[in-house]
Amino acid sequence: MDDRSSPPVTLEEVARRARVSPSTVSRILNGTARVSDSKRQAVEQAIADLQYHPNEIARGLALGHTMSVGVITQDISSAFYNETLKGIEDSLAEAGYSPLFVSGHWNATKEMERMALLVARRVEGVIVLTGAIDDETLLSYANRVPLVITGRDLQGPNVLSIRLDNEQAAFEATWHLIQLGHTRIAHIAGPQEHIDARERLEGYRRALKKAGIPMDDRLVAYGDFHEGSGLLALNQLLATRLSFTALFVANDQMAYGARLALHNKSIRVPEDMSLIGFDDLPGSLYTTPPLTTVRQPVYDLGKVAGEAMLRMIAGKKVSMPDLPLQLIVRESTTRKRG
Amino acid sequence: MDDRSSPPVTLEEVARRARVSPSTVSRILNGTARVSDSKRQAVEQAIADLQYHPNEIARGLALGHTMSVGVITQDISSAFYNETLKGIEDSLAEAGYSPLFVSGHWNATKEMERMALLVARRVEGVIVLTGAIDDETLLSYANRVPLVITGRDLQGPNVLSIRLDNEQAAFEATWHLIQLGHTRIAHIAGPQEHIDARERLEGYRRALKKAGIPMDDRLVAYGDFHEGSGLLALNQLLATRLSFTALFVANDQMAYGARLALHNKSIRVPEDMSLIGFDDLPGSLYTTPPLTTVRQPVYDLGKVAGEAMLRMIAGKKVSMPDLPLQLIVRESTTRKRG
DNA sequence: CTGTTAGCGCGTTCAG
DNA sequence: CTGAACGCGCTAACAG
Repeated sequence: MDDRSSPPVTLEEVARRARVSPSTVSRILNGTARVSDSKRQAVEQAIADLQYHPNEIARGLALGHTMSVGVITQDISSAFYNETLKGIEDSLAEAGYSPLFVSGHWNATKEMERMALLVARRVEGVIVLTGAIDDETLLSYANRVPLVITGRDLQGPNVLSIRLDNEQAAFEATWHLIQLGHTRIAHIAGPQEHIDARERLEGYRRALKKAGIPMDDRLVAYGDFHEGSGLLALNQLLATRLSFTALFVANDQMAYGARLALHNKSIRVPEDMSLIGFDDLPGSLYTTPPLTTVRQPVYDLGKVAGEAMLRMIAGKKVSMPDLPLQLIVRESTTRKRG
Repeated sequence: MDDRSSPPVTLEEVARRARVSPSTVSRILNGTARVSDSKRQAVEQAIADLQYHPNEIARGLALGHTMSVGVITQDISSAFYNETLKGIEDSLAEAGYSPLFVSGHWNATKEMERMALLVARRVEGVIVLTGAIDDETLLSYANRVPLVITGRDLQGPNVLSIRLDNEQAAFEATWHLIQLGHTRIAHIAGPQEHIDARERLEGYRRALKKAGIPMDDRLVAYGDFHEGSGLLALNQLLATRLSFTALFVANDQMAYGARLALHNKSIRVPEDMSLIGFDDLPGSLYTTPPLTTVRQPVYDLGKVAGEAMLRMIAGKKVSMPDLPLQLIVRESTTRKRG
């Protein structure tokens, strides 16, 4: 008795058992044509007896499609994009499509390999979540498969870029602090090679300008979007000995780090320091205190990306959807004291 | 000029362009046999000209394999399993395999559908991350494909269960609190239909028993492993008006909720209350204060699951690996005060 | 060394 | 209605 799994049942075996031709089995499976009740019964019986499951791969080969779309994410374990992956999975599932997730690990070379793998597996489209590949290469891939890409503005045939208005949202976040009476507002910015990070810094600048608050570059520190860098950046800010009563951080993860640094220095949030993040990660509702932040429509982003991809595959027109960012005011921000 | 992507180049087209037979192209692609340099050059030139990428799907059909393994996760956006997914991806990638991730959404019916989809796509094995499907059904699937399953103890041919010793780790966590001098220790348990949750409660009980501390059922509240339920559970515990100075929570997410509830009641951590979680999610290093918790080897779990699957596919023997849980002492626990 | 033939599992003509 | 024959893209066995 062998432990290994038995070889899959084929359509032909079903046909033999039901004493009909393979075509008849196929027709019943796909409802392609009318079949007499007697044969149908025999076939259904055989399918049940044999526990037959059609081979979707072979089916796809014959039909010329794979019912799958590739998704390049930088890190499948990223807290930020997980909800997006779910949105993609959900929208694709409705049309019988499956996502093929691969991680680029923030590495252009690796990302190219992954892209090649996806193309080799004949995915019908590729969704790129903030890739590291350069625009030109990406554009050339668009000749082979339709592309939906987030986090950058890429124009071209067979390509749809989905962007969110980070600048405006950062403006609103900063403006919120200003309206609470804060005038000394620091910023922990993200890595500047990242367009989102640049735009958030820009929104911060615009809000200060509109309020007539002079921009002080010493109140801007830089991080890499991870918690540790937020902690470090806050310590740098504190080391300048400049006073500030509010802090806008370019993403929630760095805000967590900054919040811990404040805690270590016994600076209270929000009493001594108002803190605002960006992203609204699931955990931000349960930080102490709950974090005021900008909600990114991460799930919808995935949903929309998946739906757009489906339309592109079907050869339909697609247009850039409007995905609003939203300021979520919780308890880490408060009116300036004294 | 059409916007759509052009149809993929086939091996046959390459052969025609290089004026050789398809087999020769195939041989060059796979290094199956020696080919004269002249033909090789011609073929390589044709491949470059046409930008040919072999169709892995068709290749798999001919070869009888798909180079893919299915992974059933309950929620692809779960903070807990993401690192595991990464571990699976990494180990599989080394052998040229790709994971096909699907979400079961904690729903047995949906999970069965997903399993069927994976089988239809002819994955060569399935890794089930804490599934909702019943044991019997799972065992029957093992006849078709090798299974690696976590979070439950299932014996059978073609099946490997990977379990972690939750009971022992929970014992150690509780014991740590006892050694710090705490005697009134509450517990927020997870959903009891979940074997991990039951084992953690059991470990808590054993530690109390060993220390000669009488078990008080009123000091045990129950949650659903999510943040909100942790917050609620803590409020319930407080409502009993029983005093306790330490709290062991069955997972980090509920610990976050409990921590917020404590903050809302101005109960300080760790001065007034020692808090310990379970899982060591990435965020636990940056809570205020950083959370003492039990580290689950989530990445290694995925790595090990992937490697075991590869061995099963190759028909080799596999054995249950030893994956230790580890208590990580940070700042949310401290010695009991006067 | 290399071309021809057959076949992977299934869908789809095309005749009956 | 239904079966035979052919093709999807590629590899393998078989002759040269």
